[in-house]
Amino acid sequence: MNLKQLSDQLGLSQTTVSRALNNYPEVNEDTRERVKNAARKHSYRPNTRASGLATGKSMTIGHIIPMNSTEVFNPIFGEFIAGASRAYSKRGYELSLTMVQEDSEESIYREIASKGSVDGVIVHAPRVNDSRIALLQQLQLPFVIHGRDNSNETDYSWIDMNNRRAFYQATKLLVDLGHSRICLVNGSESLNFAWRRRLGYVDALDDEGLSVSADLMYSGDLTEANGYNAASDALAQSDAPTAFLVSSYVGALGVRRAIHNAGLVMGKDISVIIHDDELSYFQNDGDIPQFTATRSSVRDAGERAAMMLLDIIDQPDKSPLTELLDAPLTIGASTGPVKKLM
Amino acid sequence: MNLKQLSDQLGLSQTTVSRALNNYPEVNEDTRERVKNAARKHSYRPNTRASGLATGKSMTIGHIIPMNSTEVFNPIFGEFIAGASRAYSKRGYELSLTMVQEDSEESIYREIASKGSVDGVIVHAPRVNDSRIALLQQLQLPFVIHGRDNSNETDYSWIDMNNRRAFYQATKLLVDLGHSRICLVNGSESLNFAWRRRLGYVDALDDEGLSVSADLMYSGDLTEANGYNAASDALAQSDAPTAFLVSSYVGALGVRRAIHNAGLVMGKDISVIIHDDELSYFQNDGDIPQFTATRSSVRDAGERAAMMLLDIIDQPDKSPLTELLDAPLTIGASTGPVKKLM
DNA sequence: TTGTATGCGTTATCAT
DNA sequence: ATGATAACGCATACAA
Repeated sequence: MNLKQLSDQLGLSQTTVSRALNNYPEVNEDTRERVKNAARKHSYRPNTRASGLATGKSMTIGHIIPMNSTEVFNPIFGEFIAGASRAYSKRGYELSLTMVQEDSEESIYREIASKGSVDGVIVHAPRVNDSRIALLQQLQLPFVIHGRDNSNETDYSWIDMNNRRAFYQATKLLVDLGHSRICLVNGSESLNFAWRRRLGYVDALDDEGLSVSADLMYSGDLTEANGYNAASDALAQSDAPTAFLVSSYVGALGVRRAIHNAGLVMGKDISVIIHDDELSYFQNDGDIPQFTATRSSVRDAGERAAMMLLDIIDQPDKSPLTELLDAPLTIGASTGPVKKLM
Repeated sequence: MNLKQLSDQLGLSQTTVSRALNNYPEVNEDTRERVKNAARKHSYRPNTRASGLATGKSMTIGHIIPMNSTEVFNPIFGEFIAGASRAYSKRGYELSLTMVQEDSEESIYREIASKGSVDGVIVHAPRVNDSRIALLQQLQLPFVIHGRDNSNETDYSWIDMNNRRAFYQATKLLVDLGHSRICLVNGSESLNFAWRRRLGYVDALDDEGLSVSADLMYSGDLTEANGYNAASDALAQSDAPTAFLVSSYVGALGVRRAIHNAGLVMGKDISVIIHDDELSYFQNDGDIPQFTATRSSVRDAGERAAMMLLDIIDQPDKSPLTELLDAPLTIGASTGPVKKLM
């Protein structure tokens, strides 16, 4: 059923039917009722492509997910998108998902822009000095970044959590508990969020007068296996760490396994603080959360990012918009004072 | 840059330019070269909505992800989609993602069908007696199901793994190792895959002459927390199980935690077999995998499902297509003979 | 308050 | 081998 058929049946012009359905004020209320009932009855929906062509809008937002060379799909993306899609369904938008190898990203963005299949994009996983920002500005495609660039935070729109502050505070807590050998298990530090977290960690150690040791800093995909390998390696060192700071829950599961394997008890022999993105499959809550953690809901971030982008599309003059989310530190069962004389 | 502008610049008609770009055979090769070069130079891409309107195809596949009432986003979906998107990018399709509350699924499918924004859909997470199959058939929307219905497997297209066989074999292995109290930690059994797995488990116990105890069957979202709770509960029973059969790696991480907490050693005191979907964040491989597992790559399934759907769209007469994937049992470190006299 | 006519950017049909 | 023109289904400027 299309507009012509519907209007023929009603004995009205396509124009009137279109106006009635789109809530134009000049339509007679009785007519509008008739039209809406008929539309409902035949479950008529305007053809997306036709209305898009007529209006110049696609009512679609693109999410471009970078796949790194290790072909790992980060569950964070799924959770973020689950949040974003809430915003889209509220406001009548659709979501177009593209996964892309990092080396062909630029051409994908160019293609998306010239095809006109989306009204805007969400940029995931910004790197340190990310070239996509300049590209998107040049392409005139509205965008919001989940994260920030490191050099420049003012002339584009982003939503980010306060990575540096979170890891500064987490490190400081561990130091206050008496730990001086603190191992950082971080994400890939070519990514901006991980770079910021390391900054917070290093700054805190500096401020507390503790030395920063390259032996105690690991980075890579935050998989369970990598967490395990990093922690196993660290614990085998002659001057092993007494605490871990881990950039994700999933990575921390591997760290926890390594601690168990070494015959140690987490929260007693070894302290662990994680950053908790509040993934729905890995809830770290309850009266006493399993892990002491800095927490920030990535699903919530997704919803906010999406709303921000839709606002920018509606009112381009208001951009750039930015939002910095806090990640408060909550105490769980995985931290305690350092054990002397290990 | 649109077709008119491009053809004006070239001094050709829109028709010829369009034909050249779409590889129509009647175009002079020199002309085609000129056109393609110009298109590349201006990075011209046909407007998606316009070409879609003209051809009647959207070159887009819809993925409708059901969100259950607990608002949990299963990482499996992300991994499956990562596989599917490989197929789409190879064949020039885009992916439209919709997350939907289970109670409003029917209206979403109807809306998608009438809007004509996709050429076909992938159905995720089929339930026992899933009403979506009949609905989609009625709507005439091409579809492939990741999984199957229980009653009828012949008049629609699906790709599934052999859930029943996998869990039958896993159960049998545990029995062969001497276990008789085997606890099943399953996904929500309103979902078809979990229902089939339970069938395999029950059948194997029956065939081995062992009793099936309701106390040893847990089901729910396969989160870490639920795995932990189920296993903790089971281990606290007076006649506690000596083995667990867990429907996912993530759930098994919770089971592993419960085993540790009970002061037991996995693979020695307690045996565990999991189903491993080979999620990229949770690799269970290496010389001796951490878990004994039935394995089947869900990313691979995603790619195959997508290809199957595109084939069906191209050649509707060939449908229905079906594919049953095997999930071989591979031995890891988490299983061993039952300990006597616990 | 409703209707007519035009345009959105392609592809497809029919001509030459 | 190329071009003029219609058609896809809708929204909207202009007319009544």
